[in-house]
Amino acid sequence: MLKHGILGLIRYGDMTGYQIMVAFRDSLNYFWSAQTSQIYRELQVLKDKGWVSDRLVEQTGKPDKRVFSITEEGQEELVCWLRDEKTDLDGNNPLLMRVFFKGALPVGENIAFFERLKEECDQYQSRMPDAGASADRYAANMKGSPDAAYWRMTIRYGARYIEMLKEWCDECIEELEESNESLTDQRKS
Amino acid sequence: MLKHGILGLIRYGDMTGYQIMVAFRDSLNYFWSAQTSQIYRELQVLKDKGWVSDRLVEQTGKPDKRVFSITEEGQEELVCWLRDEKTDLDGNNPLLMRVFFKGALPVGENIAFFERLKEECDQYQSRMPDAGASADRYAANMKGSPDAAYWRMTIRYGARYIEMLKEWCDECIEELEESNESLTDQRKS
DNA sequence: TGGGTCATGTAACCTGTTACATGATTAG
DNA sequence: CTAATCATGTAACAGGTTACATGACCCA
Repeated sequence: MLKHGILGLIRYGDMTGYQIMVAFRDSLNYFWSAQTSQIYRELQVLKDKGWVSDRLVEQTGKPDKRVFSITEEGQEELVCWLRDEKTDLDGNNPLLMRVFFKGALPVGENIAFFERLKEECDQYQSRMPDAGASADRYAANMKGSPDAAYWRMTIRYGARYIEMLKEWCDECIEELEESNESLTDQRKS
Repeated sequence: MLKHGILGLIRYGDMTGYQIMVAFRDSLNYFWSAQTSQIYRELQVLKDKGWVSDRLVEQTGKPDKRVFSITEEGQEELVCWLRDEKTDLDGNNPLLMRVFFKGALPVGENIAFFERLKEECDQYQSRMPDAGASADRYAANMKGSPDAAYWRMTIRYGARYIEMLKEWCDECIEELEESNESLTDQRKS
């Protein structure tokens, strides 16, 4: 997966490992995290497969850099991957794994958990300016490519996802509070 | 993560590796997939850590089985994991990775992609009966534990997620169709 | 002189996937 | 008789994480 992400980035223009790391950190971070070490490893693999080529560029006042370019085969592979449809609808979800077993903790603690989660969503939303502006920033960063439409889509996915999460948290809190009250009622009677 | 899932399951009652595999396949599959081989490997690790104990049970007419029980330490570890809050809000998303780079394909193909995705959501929804009934089935399977409330939550998350995805697909299709039309208009003039 | 950015990696480890391997019982 | 279910695993690989290691330049 990361291989193809790197390929996709290099397709926008030649890049060093460092630049790729920065792109992941600053632009793709909300749907993919990648360690520098892994990027360099994958770049080596990509080169072995013939999907990218590299050349050394000397710089004055800065260390030399290794610039990677995408090859014909790399372009083909990228398109092939983009077309390969197995919708990725599944995938392991650590959040749900936790919630599934939350019955082992007292209800009050779980209410607090969902409230904390909701608050983190709020913070996320306030950090994320409005979606449109953000996409424009990407477009500027990345040479105003017509791909900006797709970048915006991923951002709006994120916005919708956070909204959904908050609604879900509310629902969960409500249900837990009801069960908490009925317990209290029982104790009273 | 899988370690704790297994621990959580064994907490409901002693289980064999096979039974754990069945539980993942039939009940947790929509948010976590686990291979049999991995389950057995993790069980060994869990035992080495002292979080579970095992004993051999002879059976007539069936192969012997190795039944696992959760230990005191295992219970503690489970609760510890449930309390450990780093909200899991991030996480790599292969679907978005693809969409982000879809600009490399013609617009028409991408419209078809989102339509296919939407259809898969529909199929998913029709396979999933209504959420409540499903949770009740789980509750029955798993000895009517009071944890059922949390299982229902994970199911409703799934339902909400699929709804969100469909709406997002619609939005994306709409945008792509507009850009397609404006291209056609340009060509006409 | 000390922290930030540019720039490159290695090694060990953990987690998950794929493929393979075995063997008994039971229902159609 | 043959496919499914019950039952257990091993080995190799792939992908991602953590920790470590180096070194120069630039700005305050």
